[in-house]
Amino acid sequence: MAENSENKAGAPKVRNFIHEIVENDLLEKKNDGRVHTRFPPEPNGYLHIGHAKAICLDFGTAEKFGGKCNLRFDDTNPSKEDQEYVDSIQEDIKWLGFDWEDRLFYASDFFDKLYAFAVKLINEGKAYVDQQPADVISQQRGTPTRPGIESPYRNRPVEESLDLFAKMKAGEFPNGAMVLRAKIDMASPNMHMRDPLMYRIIHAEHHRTGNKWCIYPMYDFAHGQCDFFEGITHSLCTLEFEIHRPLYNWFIDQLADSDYRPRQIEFSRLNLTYTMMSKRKLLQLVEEGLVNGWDDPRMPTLSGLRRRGFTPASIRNLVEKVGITKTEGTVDMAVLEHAVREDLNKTAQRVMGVLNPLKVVITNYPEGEVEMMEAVNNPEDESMGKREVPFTKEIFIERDDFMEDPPRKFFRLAPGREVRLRYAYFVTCTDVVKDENGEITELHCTYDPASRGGNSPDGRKVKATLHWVSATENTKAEVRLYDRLFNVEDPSGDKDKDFREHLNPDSLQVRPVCYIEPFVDGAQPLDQFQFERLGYFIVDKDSTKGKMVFNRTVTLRDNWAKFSKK
RNA sequence: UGUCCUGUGGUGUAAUUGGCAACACGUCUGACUCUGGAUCAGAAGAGUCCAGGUUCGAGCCCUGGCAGGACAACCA
Repeated sequence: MAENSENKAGAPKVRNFIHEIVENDLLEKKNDGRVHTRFPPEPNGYLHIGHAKAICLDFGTAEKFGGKCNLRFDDTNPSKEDQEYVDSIQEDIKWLGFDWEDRLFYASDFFDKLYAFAVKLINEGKAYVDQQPADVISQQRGTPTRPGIESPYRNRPVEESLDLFAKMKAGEFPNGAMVLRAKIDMASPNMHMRDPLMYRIIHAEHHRTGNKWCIYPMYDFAHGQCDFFEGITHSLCTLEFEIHRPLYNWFIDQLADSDYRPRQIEFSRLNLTYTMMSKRKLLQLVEEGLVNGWDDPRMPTLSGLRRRGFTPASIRNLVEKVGITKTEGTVDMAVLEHAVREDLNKTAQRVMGVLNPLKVVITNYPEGEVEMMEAVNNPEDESMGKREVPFTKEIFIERDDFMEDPPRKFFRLAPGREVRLRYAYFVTCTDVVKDENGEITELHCTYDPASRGGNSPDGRKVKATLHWVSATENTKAEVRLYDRLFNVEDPSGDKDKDFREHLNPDSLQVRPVCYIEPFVDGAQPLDQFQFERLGYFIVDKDSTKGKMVFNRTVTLRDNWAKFSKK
């Protein structure tokens, strides 16, 4: 949480340059003191964490100034959009914790109005139907440093454009035969002002309007006007639309009959290390089976992050921490990881689980005995209470917690060494049992009955506390360990290397047989736990009655791992 | 040889009307601890892209450079 808290009740803590602009607009009494924003996704893919930044900003800004925020689907291209995406987007926004109430819109709600506006522009001689092929129009557009040239149809009579536009709408032409263009300035230094396309012909069924239309407005012709129709006061968007702003303003100037104008303000998108936010590339990963769907826990999609165990609070905190600016940068994944740990540390039920089991026989412990040991559910939150963990003669410990020939600074179990089994007993390793290959198959230990609960009455100290699970009283589970999807910080930063070449082959590691204490029996998908000393884990939807599946969200901070790597 | 935007520790941000650069993550110490977690204490690390100028004083103002990004889809 940031320090610069505000005086106003309920206001978000940190201000940014956009909030300053909004504040000034309010001071100047613009738009009758209204603040109205919108989040305008295209339903052509799943939302990712970059969108979360926009969502938090859009809804957050409205909330901060007592305004409203709409959800509007920019569904102007039926060939790429789908109801599946409309549904997932709504689910993800709600999950993040935001609510558009009754203000759900679609660009397609405004198709009639946009058509009427287009006709008006034709009538005023500000738009015309061009019938040149796409490549010719493209060539005539020039380059950023060279002006374009005018289409031979640019000055055709208004009536002719009107007639052709009506015929386009009536379906008399095939895809690509004609387009409607705004008549602005082919020599403009801004490419977007060189008679941009307003409408194109697409004979395709639209997920909402069905077959009513076969001409669809371009995003640039629809977006700004939709903001206008919805009464949006502040249109927040990412940097790449900065150069479109003059065009949006041009259209609105032709449309507006008062002082009201949506004000577009651009900010930089969120980038994270070791992943990428390109919808196109994410779609490619999904379609080529390089990940297991949009909600693969390695994906930066909100559905993937959710399945991985990242909480809404952690994502909102990340967005809060990185701030809103116009500078492009890349946020270290470690910031997100820190944010989840911070959240989960306070809320996650603790439990013991062994992912890489090594059997330990406690030779002086009675055969067949089951003792229930009392364990704390969350040391950060006493109200979460306590539970009992079954202890038996044979248990599993983590293979990494034993070394036959330990280096300095390795505090865990070793031959002859005594350690604590968490919430149970002190045990001392007496024997190392190996198979014919020299692999350690089990350990023999003795326990000190006086140390029950985890402390010795003689005040004897041990250097390490190990987690453990009874070899007989446990729940078997599959655990999926995840690592970064890519092994370079910027997988799409390489000009001459495809981003897929940077995929981390070890990003998913499946441990089919792990042992978890019985407490987790009956846990449902999305239930979260801390496996003590290992990390945070979440129940996956692949779990069945017979077999639980856990995903590792993140490891705990691990100083030993850091040290031993050196 | 255009237009627009951006340039502050490793990373992301902050710095009221110009006043000796702050916070978070990360890194490194140490304390404490029945999680090598958490917590607590502390450290290192930038003189603000460069060069001039205005000023008692500039990250903030002016001038000129340099660097990076965006824009040439009938995508959004």
